[in-house]
Amino acid sequence: MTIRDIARESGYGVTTVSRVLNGQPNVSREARERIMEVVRRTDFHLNSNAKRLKQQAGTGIAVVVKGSKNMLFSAILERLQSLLAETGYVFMINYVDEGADEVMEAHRICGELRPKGIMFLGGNHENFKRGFEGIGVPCVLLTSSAKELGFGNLSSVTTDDAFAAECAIDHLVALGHRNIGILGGYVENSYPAARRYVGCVRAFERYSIPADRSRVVASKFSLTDGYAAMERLLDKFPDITAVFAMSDVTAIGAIRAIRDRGLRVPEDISVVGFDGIELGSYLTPKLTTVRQDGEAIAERSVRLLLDAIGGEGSAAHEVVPFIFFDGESAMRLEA
Amino acid sequence: MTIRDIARESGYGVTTVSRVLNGQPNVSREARERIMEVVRRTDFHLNSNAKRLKQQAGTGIAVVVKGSKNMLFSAILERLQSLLAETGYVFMINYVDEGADEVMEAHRICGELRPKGIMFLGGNHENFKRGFEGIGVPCVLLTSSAKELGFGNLSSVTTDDAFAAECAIDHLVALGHRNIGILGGYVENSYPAARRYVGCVRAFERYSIPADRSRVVASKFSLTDGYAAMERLLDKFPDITAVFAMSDVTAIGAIRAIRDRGLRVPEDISVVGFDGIELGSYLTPKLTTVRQDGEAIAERSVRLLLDAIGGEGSAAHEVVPFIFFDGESAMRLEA
DNA sequence: CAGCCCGATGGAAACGTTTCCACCGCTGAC
DNA sequence: GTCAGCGGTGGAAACGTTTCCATCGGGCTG
Repeated sequence: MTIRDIARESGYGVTTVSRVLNGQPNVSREARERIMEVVRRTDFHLNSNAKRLKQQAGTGIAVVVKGSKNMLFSAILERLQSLLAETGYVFMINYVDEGADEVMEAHRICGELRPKGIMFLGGNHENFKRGFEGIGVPCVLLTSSAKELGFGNLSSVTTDDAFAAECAIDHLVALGHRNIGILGGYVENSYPAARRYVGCVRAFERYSIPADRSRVVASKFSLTDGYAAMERLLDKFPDITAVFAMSDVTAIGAIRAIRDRGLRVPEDISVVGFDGIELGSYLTPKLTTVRQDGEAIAERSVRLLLDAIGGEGSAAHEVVPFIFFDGESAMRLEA
Repeated sequence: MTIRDIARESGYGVTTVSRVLNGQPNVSREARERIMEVVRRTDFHLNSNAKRLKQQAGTGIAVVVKGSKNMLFSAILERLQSLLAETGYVFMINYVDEGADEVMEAHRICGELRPKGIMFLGGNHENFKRGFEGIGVPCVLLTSSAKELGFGNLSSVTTDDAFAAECAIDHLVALGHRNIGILGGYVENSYPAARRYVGCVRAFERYSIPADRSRVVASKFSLTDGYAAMERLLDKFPDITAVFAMSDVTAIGAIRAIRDRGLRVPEDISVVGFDGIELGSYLTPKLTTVRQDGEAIAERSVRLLLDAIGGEGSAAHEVVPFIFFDGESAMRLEA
């Protein structure tokens, strides 16, 4: 079954059939109806390989995901998929290992799959700094800021991480805490983590709390790493009364570690997370956190990428709002 | 840059270049080397669209996911992606809405993307029963049993749900509970839920506990639905002392609902979940659950699908082992 | 009425592979 | 000495679209 069969069957030429099937103008109503009738009757579908070959491009958008355990990422991915499906793109997810170079991987994907655009969800600072040379397709970064990277031709969408982190610290200080540990991402390698740390420092300065870098323990955004990082933090600083974890899963891991030492949350140690995953409010105590708007991040990044693919608009960095969620995992410090 | 350019540049014909690039035999070592040199120098890649067009098939595997909130699904998907990437397939995820018909969707995907095979993760009983007629590509079901569906040409991989559920009930009864509620999936529409219910009934019979169908409350596998279902269950049966939730997220939602009524877990009500997500052991109390082996499910289903694509082996149904995880969310009933 | 534009249509040339078939030396068997 | 067989090679025809260009009426405008 090819477009030629449909043409013969319907008594029109292939050109007209192609136009009908692609919803293009300059086709009479009669032609449209007669052709569609045949198409339906034979359950015909355009061969997308031929289509893509001719059009010199995949109809796909590749998404390169690094660090997928994150529940925020699941929400973003799901929204991305439905948005792209609506616009007719094929959505291809590629998870890369924590150790791998996601930009190299993107190059490989480009050669092989010829996507029309690439989205990066998560990823590493250093890898981004190298690598975008000659990638040839529009890219958008979903958690790193292209502006900071200094690439003019890259778009990006992030939460206002610094401000959001500042709010988290504000909250803890307002509750009387001054002895605050931080469970970070790899601040050296990860833009979101770096930005969040900037916000922490900004808050500390306002309250004249010394920003002690050794109170930041690096941790991947996972349950196990959150647990391990919290243990290290407690070993080094048994006197802390509060912790800011740079992701909710880290926070959940940390809470387990705190409890496994016989301490209570929030009575002995207050915890604030980051991300605002749905699960947070099902925990006991409900997780105090800063909610990132995954849906908005997905929506804006799709718009940016589609614009870039269409050649409209230049590279842009967009910042989506966040919401502070006041749960029960942080409480006023007893006098 | 096309294969013809490489041919001209290297002094060989396109046929030979094609053979080299596809690792086929009957090429002299000299030709191979000279051609590869040119390929590397020009950073040439075969155009996969042309390749697919000619070969009449996509190199892709489509995965149709229904009910993605599930953390078990994330683990399975990630493993699937890495396994398929290793074997050179393109991995395409399609999330479908809870209300949609996933088999119809699969038909659409087939027409459009021409995948070499399709995997169904989650999905609905009724939709499966209709629909597989004429789909034309090998399919494997990751949570439903093809045997029960009665399709000879369909493969599937599941946990031994009935036995696993039986273990969960056994555990509760062993702790002294006889007044047990069940937070199910839609037992009428979902094979896993139906099988798990079968296991429950089997256990009840062994202990001469009447299997009261009204003690099963239907619920999607999500936090919010688990919460709502638990509320309904408590409204109807304030006297229950234990609950078996057919997924961990349901269980987590249920625990929240129990606590919001001022009751305690496990002192007032014991809870057993199902799935064994990593998160479970980070909760307080640690979730008692039955762990499904997502990695094994992914691995076996990939093998089944690849065999089917390769024409080897006939349709099969595989059952992977499970592990009962004894947490703290279920306790002995006080006399 | 001439000239034009416009909507509707079709023919045929691409797009970049794979693959069928043919060709060419050469070796070894008869 | 002929001929089959084989490793190495290339030409050219597909694969099923899209799209450029041409054609053809017919309704305007002037």
